[in-house]
Amino acid sequence: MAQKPNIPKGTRDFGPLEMARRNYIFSTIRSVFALYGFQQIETPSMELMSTLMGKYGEEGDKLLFRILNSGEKANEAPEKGLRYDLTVPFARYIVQHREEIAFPFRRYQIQPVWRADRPQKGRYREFYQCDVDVIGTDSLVSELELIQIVEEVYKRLGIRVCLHLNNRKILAGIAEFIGAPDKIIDITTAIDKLDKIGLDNVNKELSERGLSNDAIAKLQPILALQGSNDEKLATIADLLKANEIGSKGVEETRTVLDLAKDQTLPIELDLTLARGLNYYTGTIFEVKALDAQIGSITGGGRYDNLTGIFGLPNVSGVGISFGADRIYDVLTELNLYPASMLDATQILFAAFGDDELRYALKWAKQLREANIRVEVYPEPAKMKKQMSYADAKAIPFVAIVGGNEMQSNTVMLKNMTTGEQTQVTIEQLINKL
RNA sequence: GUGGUCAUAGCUCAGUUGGCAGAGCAUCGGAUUGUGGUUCCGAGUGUCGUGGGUUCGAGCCCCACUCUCCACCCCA
Repeated sequence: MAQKPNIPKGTRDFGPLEMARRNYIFSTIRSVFALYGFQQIETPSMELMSTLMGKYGEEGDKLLFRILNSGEKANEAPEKGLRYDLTVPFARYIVQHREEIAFPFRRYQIQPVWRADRPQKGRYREFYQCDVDVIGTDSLVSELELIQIVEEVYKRLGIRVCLHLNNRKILAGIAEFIGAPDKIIDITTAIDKLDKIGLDNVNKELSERGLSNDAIAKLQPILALQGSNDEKLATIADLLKANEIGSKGVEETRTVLDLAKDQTLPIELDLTLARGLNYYTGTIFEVKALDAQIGSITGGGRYDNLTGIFGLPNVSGVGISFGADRIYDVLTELNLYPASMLDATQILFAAFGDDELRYALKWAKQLREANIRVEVYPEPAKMKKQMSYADAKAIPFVAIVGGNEMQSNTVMLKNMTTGEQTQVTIEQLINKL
């Protein structure tokens, strides 16, 4: 008895329609990346555990897929694991290949990543990221370019988005300001939930995480910040003016906003934006679709010392990652796919007999040389069956070949939309298509 | 990792207090031997997620596992 086929939890098959749509997303993103001079690389699906561990925080380590060698037991520390994102393997790549790279290095990378998370909507165990990073410069022009890329990609895809911007140095400054510099991770993950769970619950969580009432009280004016980006920035600048790192963050953010002032993309300074990944040190951003509720569809930030752990200190980088699978879900939900995406067959040859089939194959060859997408029905089946096939695949034209057509060196061209048909020569056919 | 939820034909789903396994769509054949999408007629389809238990009898009740979806956690 055949076993019932299935695939592992949190993974998916992609059929022809899904692949056409996914390729549309990938090629849109790829072509924008190329406009800014980014070049593609790939890295292996698996990395050494020593490369992966400790880079994503405690939670991240738990979500790593481990690869066991044969005979290895699950409780032993495995040598290899599947990559969790593309940024850490990229940092490893940089350090390993530093002699071959001209800095600042601009690379993009479109590959799947794996997380042993519990799946739910918009959340998979295998999904694609489209990462674009500049490494080897601390110029905030790189931030601007990434913002421009975000704007252009979503303009081309037709998705309305808002970019949320913050800076880890501001968050660090806030932590120092309220007298709890060592609690920065606790503070950021708690305030990140502000719009989700509300102010009271955030304060409660901060308290549970060990912040003093005094510290929580000092945080309130920051949580309550309202107004335009400039107003928020002015307020936070004033609060943190005596704080060195906070003021640096404010200054960086001011510069980024100023550089980006001509962009049409809505940019919102969001001091509650934290982002979990521990390696960010400066600008952080996250992009949300305005017309769909699926969480963030793009995110990233600046990391000053990611390569340091691999032995190459003082190399600053900044990058973002487009979540292709979530973009797919947004495009599907909003029905934003262009009609011409499929590279569908333009014409099907339907033959009545074996001689007609050979005749059709000759015609098909010539049409393909004229760059027309052609299918020949591979057997002289009943006309009804051949027509049904064309219909099911939404092929717009059928060329019917019978004895009469062969004698006159023509085919009967049927327009499947209007139903009209005319007898045409090959020149006429090529012109029509 | 915690809590909940779901699983029946290729797909979407009905299925009575526990008593022969159902519908629509899709597929296939025919009405129509040179014409699809519309119409009419006919046909096939199931380890009822998997394994155990209760019962004379289980799609239905009980237990375990797997998968789906959802909320946490976290994240693209």
